Amino acid sequence: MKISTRGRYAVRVMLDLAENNTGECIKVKDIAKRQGISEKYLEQIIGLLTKAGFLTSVRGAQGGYTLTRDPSAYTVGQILRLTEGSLNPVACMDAQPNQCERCDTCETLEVWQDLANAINNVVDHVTVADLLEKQRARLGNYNYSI
Amino acid sequence: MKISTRGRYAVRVMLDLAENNTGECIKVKDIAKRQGISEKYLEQIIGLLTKAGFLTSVRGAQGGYTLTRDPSAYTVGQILRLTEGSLNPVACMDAQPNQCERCDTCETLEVWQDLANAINNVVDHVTVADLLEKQRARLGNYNYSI
DNA sequence: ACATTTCATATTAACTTACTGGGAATTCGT
DNA sequence: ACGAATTCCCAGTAAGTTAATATGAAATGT
Repeated sequence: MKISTRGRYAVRVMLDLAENNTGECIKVKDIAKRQGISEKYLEQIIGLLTKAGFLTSVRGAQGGYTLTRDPSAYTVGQILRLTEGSLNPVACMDAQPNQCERCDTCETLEVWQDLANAINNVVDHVTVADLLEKQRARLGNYNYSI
Repeated sequence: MKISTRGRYAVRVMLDLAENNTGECIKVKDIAKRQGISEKYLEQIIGLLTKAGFLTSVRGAQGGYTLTRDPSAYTVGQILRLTEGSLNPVACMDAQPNQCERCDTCETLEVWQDLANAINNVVDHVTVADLLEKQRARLGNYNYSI
């Protein structure tokens, strides 16, 4: 019941790109440096995010990545499901309808469903923009000028 | 983010013992048969439950296991934490205080804390007695006589 | 004594995780 | 046209986990 580094790093990548967005491409090398994550491992994770359309890539020198959409358009749930796979706590819930031969009489399925709902309810209601906002609030970077 | 068979089987064992409680010892062999789980694997899981004091064992012929306490005294959370380890979605939350060097500025920690709370809130509020009750309700085994 | 049952430990095959490495393809600047 | 920078792609790998299986010792009722 742990989220792997792949999923955690993916969320941090998305937040890093949102935070450091200047309209220009951001290189893996820079993200890796800021986040303290190996470049090569990040490449793979960013590859997933790019393939899914979360990121837009530019190849070649001066290339890099940008968020495809606004930070508010990405939930933590979307990022985790992409990188971790389904967030259901038991595998039998992944197929629909449930193929488990015991599912009709399974006494514990309801607990797992409640658990899945609770998990989804958290991760699907936090966006990258929410994380960014909290980050900036803590850093006191808000611009309160009128 | 999956619960392993060890955790799921442990919950089923506890429910099986509650359901088939006659005051006498219940053998691994019988639980294994009812639940469709390998005896040898169950032995290990039951060993954990026994060592933790959840079950009381009687050795030798006609030996077996019984729940140490009333089914209402065991939550699913207790059973899962014993068999799965901590239910925290990220490892850095397992040590207190958090030892992660980034934890003071970690933008994502709050999400994981919310997630942990949501998970705990579900599993700590469902007891073996709750599962048993639902089981009996479905089977129509309630005794409504006055 | 014997059958039954728990208890303890070792082994194993398959899978997953968290990387590392090599190199091809693409693009910018000069 | 060339070289440096960068993404893209795929292969390999060491360590750990999962889900068992195997073997046999210890305890106990009959």
